[in-house]
Amino acid sequence: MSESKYREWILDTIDSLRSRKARPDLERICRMVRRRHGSEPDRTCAELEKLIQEQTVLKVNYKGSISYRNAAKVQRRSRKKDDVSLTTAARRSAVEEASHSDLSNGDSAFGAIDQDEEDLEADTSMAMDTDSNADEEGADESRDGQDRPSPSRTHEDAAVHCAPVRAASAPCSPSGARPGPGAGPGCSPGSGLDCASLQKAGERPNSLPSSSPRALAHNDWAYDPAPCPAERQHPGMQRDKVATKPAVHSESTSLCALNNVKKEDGGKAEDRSLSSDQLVPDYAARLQDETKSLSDGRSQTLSSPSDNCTFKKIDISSFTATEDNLLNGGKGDEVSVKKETVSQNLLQWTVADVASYFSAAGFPEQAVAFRTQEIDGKSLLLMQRSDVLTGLSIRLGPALKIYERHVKVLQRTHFLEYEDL
DNA sequence: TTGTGCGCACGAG
DNA sequence: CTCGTGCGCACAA
Repeated sequence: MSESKYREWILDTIDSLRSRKARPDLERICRMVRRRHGSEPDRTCAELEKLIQEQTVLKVNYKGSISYRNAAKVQRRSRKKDDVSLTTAARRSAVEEASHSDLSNGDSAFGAIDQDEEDLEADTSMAMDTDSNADEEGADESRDGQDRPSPSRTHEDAAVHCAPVRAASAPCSPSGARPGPGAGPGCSPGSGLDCASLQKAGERPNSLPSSSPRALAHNDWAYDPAPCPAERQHPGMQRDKVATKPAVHSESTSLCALNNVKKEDGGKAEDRSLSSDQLVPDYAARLQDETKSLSDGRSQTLSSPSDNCTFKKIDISSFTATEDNLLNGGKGDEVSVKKETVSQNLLQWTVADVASYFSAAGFPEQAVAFRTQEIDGKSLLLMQRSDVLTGLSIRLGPALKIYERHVKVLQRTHFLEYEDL
């Protein structure tokens, strides 16, 4: 309930700020929500993060600062969809492209990709964008920011995420300025978010040259992908994870590492793809990366021991599978491979998981509808064609795609699994 | 003080 | 050129 309410509030706020020609940054959003609805900034931030995960809200790095966009309204002229389309974008094309492109267009937003120049400015900010994690951290910031609204807070997002990093890899010189304000008090240690950042922080230094702005970007990337989603996904895990996270670290880290490595190695090729997609939801991004990198034994690799990790990985694998199908025109086989994981997880999927899934699959707007209708994994299994086409009040086109490519496939794989069992 | 309106410059396409 | 964005300023409550 509250979630949908917050979604509304936040989206309204973003729209309002935009119409007012004010930058929809964390600080302003939190403030306005508080003013209008009396919601605490912390909560607002938390909700905002969720929305970002769902891609209902897009976090963008624009002109060196972080902005938030109403994904449903972002429909700019698609930039280089073509390029993107090659990768994942293709499928999302219809609905998401807009959003993605937006982000990417956002200009610097995903600069991370473009790193070349943006890095300078972006380093901090960039990082923010890219990393969905940033969002989480952003939350941290937000908290801070909320507590003490400072003009520079905006940057802090970046800072937030950087904060830890900086500690380790100090260098964020360009951003350095920003960090100062945000860094100190900003991060409220102890919060779940922090954990994420901490992990990242720890990881980054090792894998990347901390000094270069790029490093930051990479790091960000690194993290977002694996850790965040998993964490977020877990029901109720968000802040409680603290304890859990540690365990996860190892694996998530590994995943991150993989991503990083590839990115670095793959270098430009991937960057490009990413760039176009940067906006893409974390998942999507990861998926791509993973798809590429793990193309061989995704599920296997993914399905590893640690609980959290397993969960996360599974999700990813399932996503990947879906994506593959879409991209390739649907290869039943691949799906079958992942069936197990999918089916198992499906029952455990929360409303947020479902929404995240569809967001990642290229249907951010429709994901909102799933969330609104409180469709969790079990509900998803019970959905019929008519439910998807008419019960969610979503447009027919996307609805058909969602049902045929996702709902149906998930149900089929799930039930097939059960038959086997 | 805080919220709002908007002219204007910027950058992308 | 158009369009999205948001800074910076003036104004209102």
